[in-house]
Amino acid sequence: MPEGHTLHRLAGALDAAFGGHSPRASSPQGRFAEGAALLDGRPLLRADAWGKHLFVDFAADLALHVHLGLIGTFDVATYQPDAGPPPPVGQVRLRLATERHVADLRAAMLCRLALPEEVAAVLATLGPDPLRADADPQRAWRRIARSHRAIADLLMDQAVLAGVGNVYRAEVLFRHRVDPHRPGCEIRESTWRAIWADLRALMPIGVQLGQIVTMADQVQDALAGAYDPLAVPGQASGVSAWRPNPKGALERRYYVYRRAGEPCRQCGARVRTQVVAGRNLFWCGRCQRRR
DNA sequence: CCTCTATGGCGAA
DNA sequence: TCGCCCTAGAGGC
Repeated sequence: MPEGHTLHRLAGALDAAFGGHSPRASSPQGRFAEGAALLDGRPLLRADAWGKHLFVDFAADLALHVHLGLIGTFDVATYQPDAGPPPPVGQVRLRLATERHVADLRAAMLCRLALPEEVAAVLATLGPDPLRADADPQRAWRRIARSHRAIADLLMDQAVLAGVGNVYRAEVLFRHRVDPHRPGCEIRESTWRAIWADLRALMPIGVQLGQIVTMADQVQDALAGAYDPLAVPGQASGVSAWRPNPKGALERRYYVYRRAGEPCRQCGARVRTQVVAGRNLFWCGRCQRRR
């Protein structure tokens, strides 16, 4: 779930549900009891995402800093006030709740309170985020162009580019026919510009639909509005919009990601895989050469 | 029911 | 390099 699109979608959800309110905060699991006590009843100003980091700004310069890691979840739900809030399920480290909405954080890699200077220190470590309007792709390009590291490594490095993870990395390299092992210094600037523009187009679709979409036909359908992000059965409209699409509503289909050994959809060659820095890389050795 | 894997990244060893 | 966070979905039996 959690590449940059998940965090931006989550920020929008938290904003819609709690922005301008003063939610109760608690730690049913207990591990964040102290932090929850400090947030309890405090006005929540806004939620925002930078790459894979989530920041929820509360009154008096206190921010909640969350990083979901690989298995973390932060569910936001609407409930009927007369029914009462749903009981926490599993290891809920933090619960935010109003009379209408409840958000449960589980299994996050990081959950802490941060002062403005601490937030700034985190942001200073991040490269440009394609999901942020003011992002400067040249900052990433300067690092890529002078690096001998493989482009597949560089795209995953949050200090180079913030928000891209293992799926977008593999898929965007395939979409541009770039050999993932090619050193950054051998990537043409025009290729980088095309990759950046592509991420700028693809990632907002992920935010809107709560699902990574990279295949041309699905991208086209998504841009045409064929998939309604509000069409979630059993959920009220409005702030429920961030919830993932129901299973099967949008087929999960990729060019190369997790398709090791299967035929390339473009040329039929076997999709290859290799563990690089502890992560599984996928690519087509025939389609993705040179460049 | 069970086991396995994962869209991340930190800190200990 | 490994454990961890301890979720969530897929697949086997």
